[in-house]
Amino acid sequence: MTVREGLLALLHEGPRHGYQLKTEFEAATGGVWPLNVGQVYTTLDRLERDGLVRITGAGESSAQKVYEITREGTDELGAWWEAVPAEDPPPRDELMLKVLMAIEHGHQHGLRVVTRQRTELLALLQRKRRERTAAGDTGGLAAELVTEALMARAEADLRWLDRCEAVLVEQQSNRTKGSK
Amino acid sequence: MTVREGLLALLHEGPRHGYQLKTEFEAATGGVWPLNVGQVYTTLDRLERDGLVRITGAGESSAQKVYEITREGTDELGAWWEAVPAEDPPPRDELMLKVLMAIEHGHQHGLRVVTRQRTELLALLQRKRRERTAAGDTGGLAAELVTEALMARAEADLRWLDRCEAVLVEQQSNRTKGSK
DNA sequence: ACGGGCATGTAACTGGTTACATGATTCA
DNA sequence: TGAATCATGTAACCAGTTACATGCCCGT
Repeated sequence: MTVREGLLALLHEGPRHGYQLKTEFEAATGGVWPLNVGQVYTTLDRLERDGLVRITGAGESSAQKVYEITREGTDELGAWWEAVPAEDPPPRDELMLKVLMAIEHGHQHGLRVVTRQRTELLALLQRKRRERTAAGDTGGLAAELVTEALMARAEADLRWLDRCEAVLVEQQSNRTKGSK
Repeated sequence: MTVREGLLALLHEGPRHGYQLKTEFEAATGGVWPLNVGQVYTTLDRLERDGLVRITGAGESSAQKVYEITREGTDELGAWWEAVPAEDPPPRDELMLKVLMAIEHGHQHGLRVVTRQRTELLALLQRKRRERTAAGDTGGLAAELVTEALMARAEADLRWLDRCEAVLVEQQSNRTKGSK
């Protein structure tokens, strides 16, 4: 999802102005995508340039531009909803990449990177668990779903890290055997 | 992980030239990061500009520049290994973002996006399972670990999608009740 | 001789990020 | 009055992506 697509989706609900879009975008993404306001305006410029949104000159109080989605915008948005985002190549993930690199090219750092990553994930899991039992509704639906996604992911990643560690220790024992 | 960091890690194993780095980078990332060769060279330029690598003028056959990591390069690489990549804000994920947006702002598209995403993930899972039982070793360690990471993720994501669907149908029933 | 893979590069573009400048409105 | 928030914008930068141009070397 690009900012562009996100803004289109929001504008599909009705005319909005830039600042409003910023806050709604952040709410909609459950806080995982904090957005610099400036970017909203530049993106809106591009959208306007491409004819996907237009400014409704609806006699405004002051310097407040209101944008609405055009027919073409709706079409592009529709196409985006329909599209299935082709996992080829698969989405890159920082954790995965770094651990991969550490295992085969990290030398003495390999194990440390893995265990540190695990500690981090465990901490995150605990934090989220506490958050969820304590809060309940704070932050809205999106934020709640994000928390759940993050937790599910973290658990999967933890299992994977265990696997990686196993590979690492096997690697080391092989190296020791090989050098005897 | 940036290309920059990846290249540093590879160069830490010893001097390399650009083309070689490309292939090794792709192998190291288990194929999840296909790299345009050009980018290797531009990145090497920047690394050289920043003094993290240097060209070993070691009397070469022809137009083949060989790069080696410098002291500063090793330092930066070390710092990267030590760093724990601060999940704040959490890594953005296309699947998560799109589903989130679809649920709250997708109108009639919401359910379709979720189910389509699930079909896609199930297909991926099956494909990977087949790959793994059939292949065994093809593609190297990195590729194997990537497959496992992808499968673990996919399973987690599937569970999350179920949760999302539940939210969606609840949402709809509420809307129906509300409009009676 | 020529086609394919090895090898090096450049130019242009895209999307995201930061930092900054400006002014209006609101409310304590 | 003065600070916070709302609101709009610009400039510069960074990293990644694509497309392209060039030439060498090796095997058929």
